[in-house]
Amino acid sequence: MAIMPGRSASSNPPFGVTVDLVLFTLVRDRLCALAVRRRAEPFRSRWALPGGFVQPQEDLEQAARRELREETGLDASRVHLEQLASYGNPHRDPRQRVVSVAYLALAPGLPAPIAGSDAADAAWLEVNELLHLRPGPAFDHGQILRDGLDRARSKLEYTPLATAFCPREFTIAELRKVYEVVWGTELDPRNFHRKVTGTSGFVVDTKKVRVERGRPAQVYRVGNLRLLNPPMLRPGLALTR
Amino acid sequence: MAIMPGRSASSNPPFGVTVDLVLFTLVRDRLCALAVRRRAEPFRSRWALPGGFVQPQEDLEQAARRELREETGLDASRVHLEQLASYGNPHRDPRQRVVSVAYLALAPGLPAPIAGSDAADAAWLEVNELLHLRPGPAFDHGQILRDGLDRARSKLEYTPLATAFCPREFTIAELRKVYEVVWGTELDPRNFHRKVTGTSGFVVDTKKVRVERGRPAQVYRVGNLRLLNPPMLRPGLALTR
DNA sequence: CCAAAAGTGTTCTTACTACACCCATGG
DNA sequence: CCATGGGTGTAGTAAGAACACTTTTGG
Repeated sequence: MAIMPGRSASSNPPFGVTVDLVLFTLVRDRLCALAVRRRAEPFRSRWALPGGFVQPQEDLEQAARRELREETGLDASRVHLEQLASYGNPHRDPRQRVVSVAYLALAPGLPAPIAGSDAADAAWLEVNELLHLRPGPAFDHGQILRDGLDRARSKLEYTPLATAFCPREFTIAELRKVYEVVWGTELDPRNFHRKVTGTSGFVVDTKKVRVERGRPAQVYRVGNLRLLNPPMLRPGLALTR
Repeated sequence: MAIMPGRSASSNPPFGVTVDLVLFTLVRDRLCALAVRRRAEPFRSRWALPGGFVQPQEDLEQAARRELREETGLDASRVHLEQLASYGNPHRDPRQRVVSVAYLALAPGLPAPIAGSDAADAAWLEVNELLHLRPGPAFDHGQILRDGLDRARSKLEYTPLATAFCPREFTIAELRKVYEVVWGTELDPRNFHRKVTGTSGFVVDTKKVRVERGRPAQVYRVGNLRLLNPPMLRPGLALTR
């Protein structure tokens, strides 16, 4: 940050700074995002991403975790949280100049829907519905949601992030379902199984089995691997050649 | 952004918002970043990234482009610019609460070093030197620089971003040098050549040749491909298996 | 001629795809 | 017994690694 001589930092225009959350989870095999219905103008009664102002002594990530707690009552420790991007169009909020730092959060399917929210009308909405709503989401939240979706989709390729959608113990088929739902593709169960179990550190066998229909499935926990190399390949992505 | 009833947006604490630039270029086959020497407290006489406050009517990217022009006099059109991340630790600037939105910028090797800077003492410093300076860069600019380096390194893998370091026309060997310098590795010239020319849309042949030492080299321009698939593989990255 | 850099051919190996096949349970 | 999903084997293929070899210039 270059400070120009004779121009003090405090002479510069004040901005509001907020955090917004793109919080994804799987509800009955659908990719859903947490949305809150606005009770005030502007964009009254439209859906928006949960979020709020950063407090004076708060780090950005702290603010995101606080909003997460406030809006969901979730134990934040089981939630993956990473910074997504910042949005600062001068007219994105018609009231005042606001820069929003968006965070991407991923949580396992919740048993209860939502608790303790201070924005009463909150719901898990299917991402595709939320993106195609007319009228669309408040502010630039449609764009933020799209960016979050893109980020999540691509990080499934080269990190074990899909496990963030799973409970602490899961089967390979559950993990595969995450990939299929987030990517919107079908994957070969046999090759997927081989790829996941053959990538050492991706998942670790708990020695337990789970019986539902058909042959009982091995139960796994997430391993300590941080980067998938070689990555999971997303089918039908003919962006090149 | 959830607006809480009875709590107006304007009652929230004002933040300063800045943009900081991680501007990379190659100078004599070294990866260098633009740094400015601070003339004021805090961190007086320490190196910092170029940047400054976002103006009231400015978009974040506009602000980054303006800073780029002001600090380098560069024609911004030949410069790749993308948002990197935001930094908002409450104590990162001891004077006031400042959130900085960092941008990653990549430019071809400049003929002249720098022009028109309003922060007089600016220089291209080798990235590794800048990262290992004692005392280190001002504010959290060491971290921002590292994050920019990581981003640049990984984007070389799956995008044609390396061409942003090259002049409009370049040879395959020049492009390879970019990869080698940014990644800090050596690449097999023969396999690299095959990979680049065999990925349709990565580069396009200008039908010109350039003679230096040895056999004349074909001259290329950047193609219209946006994503490298399959990606360039960075050697020696045994993070897995 | 030689040095140097550009570019091609070929072999080996890795890892993905597709799909046949077997396994272990409930009904 | 069958249906259902879990899991293994294997052949074919795409693409990277390594490196021998050829090409085209300057000195």
